Amino acid sequence: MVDLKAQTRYDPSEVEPRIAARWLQSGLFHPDPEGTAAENYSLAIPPPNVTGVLHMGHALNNSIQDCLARHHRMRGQRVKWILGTDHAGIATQTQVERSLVEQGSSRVQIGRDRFVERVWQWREEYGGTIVEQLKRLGASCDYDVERFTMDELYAQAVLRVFVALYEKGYIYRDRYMVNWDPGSGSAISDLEVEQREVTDTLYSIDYPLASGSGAITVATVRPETMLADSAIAVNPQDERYRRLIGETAILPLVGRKLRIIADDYVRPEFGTGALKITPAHDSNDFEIGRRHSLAQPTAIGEDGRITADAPERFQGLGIAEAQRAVVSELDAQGLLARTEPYAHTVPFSQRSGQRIEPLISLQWFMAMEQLAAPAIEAVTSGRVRFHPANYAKVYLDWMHNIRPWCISRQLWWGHRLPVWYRDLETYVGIEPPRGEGWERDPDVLDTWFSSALWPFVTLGWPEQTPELRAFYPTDALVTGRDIIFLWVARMIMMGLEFTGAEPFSDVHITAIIQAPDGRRMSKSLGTGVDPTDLIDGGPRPPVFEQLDDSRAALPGDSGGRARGEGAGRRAGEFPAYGADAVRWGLLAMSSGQDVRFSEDKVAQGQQLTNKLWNATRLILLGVSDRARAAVTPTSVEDRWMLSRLARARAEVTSRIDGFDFSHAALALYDFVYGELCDWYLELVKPRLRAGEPELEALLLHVLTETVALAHPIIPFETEEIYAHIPGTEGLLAARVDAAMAGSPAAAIDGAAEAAVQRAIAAVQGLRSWRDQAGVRASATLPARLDAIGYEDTREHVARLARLSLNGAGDDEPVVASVPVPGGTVEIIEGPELDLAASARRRDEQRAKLRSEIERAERKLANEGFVAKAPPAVVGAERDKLARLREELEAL
RNA sequence: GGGCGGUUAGCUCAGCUGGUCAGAGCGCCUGCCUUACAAGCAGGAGGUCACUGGUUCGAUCCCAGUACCGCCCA
Repeated sequence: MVDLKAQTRYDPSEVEPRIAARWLQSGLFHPDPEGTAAENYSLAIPPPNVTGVLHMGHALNNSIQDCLARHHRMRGQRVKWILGTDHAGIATQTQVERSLVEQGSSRVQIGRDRFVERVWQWREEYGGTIVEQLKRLGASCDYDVERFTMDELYAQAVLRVFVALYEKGYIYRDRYMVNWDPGSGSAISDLEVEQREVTDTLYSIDYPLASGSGAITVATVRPETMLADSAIAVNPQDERYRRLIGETAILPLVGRKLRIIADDYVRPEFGTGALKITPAHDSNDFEIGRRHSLAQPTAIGEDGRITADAPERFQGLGIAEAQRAVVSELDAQGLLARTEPYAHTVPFSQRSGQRIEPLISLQWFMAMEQLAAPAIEAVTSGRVRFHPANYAKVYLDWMHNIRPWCISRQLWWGHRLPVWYRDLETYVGIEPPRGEGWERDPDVLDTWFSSALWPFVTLGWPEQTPELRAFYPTDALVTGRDIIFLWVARMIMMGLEFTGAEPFSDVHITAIIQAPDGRRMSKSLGTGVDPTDLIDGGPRPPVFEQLDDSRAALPGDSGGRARGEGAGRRAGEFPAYGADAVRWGLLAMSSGQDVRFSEDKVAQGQQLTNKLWNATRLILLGVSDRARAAVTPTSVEDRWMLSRLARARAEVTSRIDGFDFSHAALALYDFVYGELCDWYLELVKPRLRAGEPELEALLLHVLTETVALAHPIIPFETEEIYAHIPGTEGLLAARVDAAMAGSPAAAIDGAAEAAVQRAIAAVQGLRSWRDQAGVRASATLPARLDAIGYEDTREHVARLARLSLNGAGDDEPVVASVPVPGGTVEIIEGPELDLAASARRRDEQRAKLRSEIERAERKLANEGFVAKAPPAVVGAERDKLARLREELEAL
């Protein structure tokens, strides 16, 4: 254990590994599967990518989940935090492919079986990283049971779900427009596509009319797709083209006849008002094509090259080459009416970053509407609640407009479809089909398909395991808003379909931690911060050096002061803040829905841990070894402290229960700093030195309760402190505190709170006055306390404001009068007083009081106010006026 | 095009069922090495609460509009 006496600063690097080891050895995080899910508390971690590393989003998200887990554990609930990782199909496959290419090999070269082997090896090598990082963060997951979405049992469950949905008719195969990602060589779902604005060239092309009487001009940014045109569409209301509807045009370069059709989709103001329709290569055209039963000739294949459907001279060309060839031929034939730059949004793959190629492709889809209905009801009925609540609307909007989900991926890493083909037959089943000649579908399932089953498959479903009974449904799901559709919605649908229960009752959507530029942290832009670099110390990305103007500014011309850089901060390096500071900082900064990363908040967390450490030193080094008395408050400040502690506990508890973690963190800080350390410990110092047994017992009680309260937020340090407190045993993390759940009302002592609050205000007023009056900080001034309400706090005020209240008779001359609540303090003499400054301050205070009095008078003179405002408000205003007048009088 | 969120001190952010709510941390200024903590303590300066209207006895808070900023869905 740490030597409290020698260690004047809290050193997380020494404490955290030791404490983490104790927790892991204790078995505390691995609950027995007993009791019911209703009694127990469980969370399923959003499974991070198996080969990923911890980023800031994970750090925040897991700090929150751990706060919840520890909070509920300390309330006596059996807590299970389900741990595991996701196989992350595209991401992992891409990573492994890249390493193969670096070694001069490739996926295709080694073949599917060996490639999948390589991925498993890769997972062996790197899969443990993120779990180890979670331990560093203090996350109290059940490390004894780590799941993986490609585990054998998990894979069986996935197949079972696929087959069940197929047999229900929800899963089907279809030729449909999909988002083809040339980068990963696979179809991807709508949700993995993002729209980006780009500037393309808009080509206006003349399509000659079959009648020979002129041409119709269409506008397109993708002239190469004209090779697959099957119609021209105009708006039926468009006077310019009305007479042409039903006519025929000739497709240049190809010679095919195109019908001119009418469709409301066409916007007359766009381009020329006439649209070429290419059903196979544009999703809107695909819909129009279906409406008008158009043919779907293709021009671009899945390899990104011109297909055999196109004229021979174009076949095999890449898209860009094809575009150049088409444009130059059109130009040569005089059919290119004009070109102009055109800014518009086009789809890109979030996976590979490449531009999406819309293609008609034979894929597996899942119909979602029937699954969505009960999932919608789960939220509208309030059985599943979102925090913050407005995300329910986001969820519901998407669910109401839900579309079929393309679930097949042309990858090798993932759950292979349990589908076999033989000629025109299709077999779907968990077991391979009997008989000869069956060929298994090479595709795998979208990763999110298996993730959607996470909350129950990790507990053993479809078997009715004890774990499933004890921990399913889970309680809360904590994730980012970018995952609401990808995961949250699908988990609710799948959970309801296969278990009949919502997989969780509360969904907490966390803030997104941004870089200083207000955008998401990005590794490639160098704006990402590695949480472990904050914990252990590490490189600070340059963008965080100029975190704000204040830090960048030089520390003024007050030379010789080694401040300005921020204490302990070296340029280019994060100091080792420790996991507790990072956790506190992340929670504290995560108020809104977007928040810029603030190193200052982490530093504030560090301050808190250091403060708490030193408060511990003061108390533990000050108490004697004698037997403890009962916890009995013997003074007004004791009663005040117990009352404030009860309030703090109620506040922090209700904030955590309300998923308001930033306020929980701040409330903890305010209590430890603003009440325990700034005032209570200062107030009792003389008594501590005197060695009062009752005080010692009370201090130990307050310290114990404080670390218990703080533990869900800063678990490492509080666990360490707990071990030092005489009379405690076992782990703080395992401590069950009935008072945590209790009502604070009984412990509130209004009288003590008022008395101490008054004393604090008096001390602050006196200190302020002293400073203004130029009184030396160390000087003790003879004074007379001429005020009511200080019966129990007179000595405290005197000591903390450095006054000597004894020995001053009523007849001695007063050199200054300082207002305090309930009266004044008369300063008898002060050789070094700057009376002018003192008087100036008094004048300022008078002026301020007068203006406040005036405001209150004006308010009370307002008939509307007196007549319409609630009596309590009017009464309060009257009291305030009276008090202000008294204060002015005292001056 | 539809929707959501934001605009409060130099910086990052709280506060908003309307009435001591104008706050915190950092930064800045001043003074203190006061035997828990100088990564500290004490004191202080600093804000037309984006703008314009409206509702109200009373608006940072509610409503409408405007201007920027960010995100989501088409």
